[in-house]
Amino acid sequence: MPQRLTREESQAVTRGRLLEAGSEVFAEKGFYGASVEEIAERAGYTRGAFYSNFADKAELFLALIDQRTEQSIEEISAILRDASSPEAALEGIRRRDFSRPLDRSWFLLTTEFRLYALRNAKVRPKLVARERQVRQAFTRAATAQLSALGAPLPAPPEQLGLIVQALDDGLWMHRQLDPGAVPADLLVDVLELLLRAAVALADGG
Amino acid sequence: MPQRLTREESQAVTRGRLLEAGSEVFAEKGFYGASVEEIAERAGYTRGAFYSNFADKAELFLALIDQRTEQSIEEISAILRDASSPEAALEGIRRRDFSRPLDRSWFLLTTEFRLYALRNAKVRPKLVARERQVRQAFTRAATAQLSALGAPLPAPPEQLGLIVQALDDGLWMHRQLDPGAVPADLLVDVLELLLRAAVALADGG
DNA sequence: GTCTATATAAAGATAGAC
DNA sequence: GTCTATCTTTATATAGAC
Repeated sequence: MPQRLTREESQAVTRGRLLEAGSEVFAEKGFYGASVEEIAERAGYTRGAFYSNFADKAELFLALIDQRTEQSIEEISAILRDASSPEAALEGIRRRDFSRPLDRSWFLLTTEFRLYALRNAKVRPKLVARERQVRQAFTRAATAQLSALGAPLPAPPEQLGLIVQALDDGLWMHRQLDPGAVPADLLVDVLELLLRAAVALADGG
Repeated sequence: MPQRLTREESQAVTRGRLLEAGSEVFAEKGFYGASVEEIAERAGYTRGAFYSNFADKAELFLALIDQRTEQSIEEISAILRDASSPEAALEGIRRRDFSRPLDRSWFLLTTEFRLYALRNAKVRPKLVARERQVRQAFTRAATAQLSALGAPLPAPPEQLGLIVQALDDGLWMHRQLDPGAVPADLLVDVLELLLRAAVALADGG
């Protein structure tokens, strides 16, 4: 038997449901196309409940951005933290990529966030800060792998992270548009190839 | 002295201006955020003129997608046809996709198209066909470069093109979000590095 | 072919009941 | 804290004047 919820807990549930519904509707319709009413309805409430939890539509959208990016960073960090070897880290990324491409609405939502940020000067710095954190996570992963293999860095560290990030995002998008053209774990294959190449470069030069 | 326009020509001008204005407003506000009134106004007309040229907002958007995809497929084909060397082909593609003068709004519109296509089954094949053309161009350039260097292909040819395309798109996006983090010619640097790596791999393995 | 005027609908947001 | 009722604004789309 579940214990009776306090008012705070009850509101947290409402807030969570609204966030979940918001991520769905934003993914389907985009920021402008999504209406507060549809979000509230899908969460099982009315607009009144929505406005007692969020100042407006943009605030819920921003809350989703935070949630979503924190999650990404945490995933990458966890993979790095738990991996006992470079191979294990790559394997962790491979698993992550396998589970992710199925999530079409996740991609739509992410892309929608980015467009929104590009169009809103107040929001952009927040998203950029998050993207940089993700980039740093990739940078740490790349440099750790290279040094574990005893290979020198073939480029400035931040650029290595950026390259992995860009490749990850680009492959993700093309996989959404044309699934047959993009094997789910192509990113990991490329990363493995790059690592081998870095070693070969170091030996050769 | 320009000759007097026929009614058809005059309407074609109106239509052209509406399309141009539409591409701007869609880039700025997205599909849902763009209003028919703003598009018409920016073109120098009223909503009345809009509705005598297009059935509704979606029709203008679809016309824009048709226009742009046809145009860009033709451009890519021309680059492939005219390029005197693989290097020239790659350079042509890179210039075209990465260094547009109206980089920002072109990126926004492109992304808006992609989102729209992902949400609309009828439009998607058109865009996918265009993406495949670009990919093919990258593939040809990559394989030609590698064979010119006497290096074996480190992956299936289509995957090489896809990797370049994804990297290009990913860097393009991150450059929009965080210009200072992405040197303008990073893509070329990376491709050069990859080529050297492929040679090193061939020698080493 | 384009404009002005207007009908109709939908969305954002607030106030007050419970 | 959530719902119902309501105000206000904004958008789509049409009809008729010129």
